Amino acid sequence: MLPSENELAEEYNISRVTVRKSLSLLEQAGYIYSAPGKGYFIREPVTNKYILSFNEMNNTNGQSIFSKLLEVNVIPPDADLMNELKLPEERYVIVIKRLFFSDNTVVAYDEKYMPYEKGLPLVEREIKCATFPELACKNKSLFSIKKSLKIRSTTSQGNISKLLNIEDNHPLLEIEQKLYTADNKVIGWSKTYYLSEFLELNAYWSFGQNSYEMNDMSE
Amino acid sequence: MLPSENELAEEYNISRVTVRKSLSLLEQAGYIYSAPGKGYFIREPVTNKYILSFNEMNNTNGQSIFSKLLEVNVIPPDADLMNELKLPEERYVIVIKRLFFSDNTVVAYDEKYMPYEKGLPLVEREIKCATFPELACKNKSLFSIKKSLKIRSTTSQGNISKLLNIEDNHPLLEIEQKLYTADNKVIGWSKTYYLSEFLELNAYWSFGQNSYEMNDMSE
DNA sequence: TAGTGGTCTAGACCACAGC
DNA sequence: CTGTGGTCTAGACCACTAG
Repeated sequence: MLPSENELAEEYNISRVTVRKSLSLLEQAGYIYSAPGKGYFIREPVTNKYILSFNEMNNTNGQSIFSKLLEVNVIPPDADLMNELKLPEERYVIVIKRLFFSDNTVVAYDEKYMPYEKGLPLVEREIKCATFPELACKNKSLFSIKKSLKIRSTTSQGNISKLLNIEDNHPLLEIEQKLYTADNKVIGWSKTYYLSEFLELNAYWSFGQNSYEMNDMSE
Repeated sequence: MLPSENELAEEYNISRVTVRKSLSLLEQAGYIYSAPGKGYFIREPVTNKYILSFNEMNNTNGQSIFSKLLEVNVIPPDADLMNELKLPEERYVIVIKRLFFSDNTVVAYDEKYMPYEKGLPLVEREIKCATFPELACKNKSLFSIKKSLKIRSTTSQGNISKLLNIEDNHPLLEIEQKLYTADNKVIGWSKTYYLSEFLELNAYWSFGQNSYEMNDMSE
């Protein structure tokens, strides 16, 4: 679909290396892709992938969040928890329950679960300020983990209403986080419930800053 | 912080071009960055940017959504709309209101606004199946637009409850979309309200597939 | 001034598509 | 078999940084 590297090099009187450099820039930006042995082809824009900003300990405006520990425990997991953490056997699990504050008002409630391992931090002041990856990765490199989010809308009921000091049926943004090692072992699971008026997530898409790489590239 | 290109080339007995290729791979993956005239430095992991999947006309499971037009109109904008669309003067605005169905049940309500331009589609069957960028970009290239999302949790009230055929106080995922041209002119604004049980957004983060590029790279 | 990364050249060999 | 992209080499010159 595009002229070959050699043709381009000849047409513009530049070396093939330079042509390749230019094409690779276009490829990185998502405009084209190469098929070895065939040639270069243009790529249709991907319109369903966005860059999402999210930081557990910062809201969208960048204000810091302070946390108050409600509970830290080591418990035997129930069936549900064993399933979420994909525990092969019945291993102990660390529970951390926290409230998040911004400007001295409650803005979120947070529950985290991690398979118990020696060396994981259980010291209050460490837990208070650490982000989820830091908590679960005491011995591992931050470079080697993966993380997934699920984002839902829900409403406050019963216990959560009380903890967040709001009426029932108040809208909440529920963010479920899962941490994985490089070999897909679950090392952490958490749910955070944000007051809807406190957290609004932002995402954006624009070409050339896109995540075209992670698409099946059917021709 | 890292050995220079020449040092690496000598150490491994490979050409400098090959060293540069390797380093550029690490740079693309977000592990290092280069400072011209100085050298290469390692980059701290960015943990607050995710890849979000979202498609107005598909839910997270990939099921297609069918839409039913409630209203298509050309109206003079009110103050709020002029502000959102950043209209310099009082230009007419296209309104499209739709209901989304999946498996014959209502799953979302959608409102879209676009500054009126000649050539924009106002034909029912075109509107029904088109995505937002397609609607607003009749004359422009999909390559040249930008798009931002805001994601909130809210609850159904009054009119929206009726349209969605649910009780008041039902949790909804509200997604606000804005479309821009390359020079930041607003060409579309929309709000979609999804039943919370229908839409759950997914995002993920893993190193090397990350969006490190779009960070201020303070040293 | 010496060293760094950024850019470019003119070759070479390979695995792979497609005829 | 020829042409494609993928990989690699051994040079060259430039702009920039830092002592």
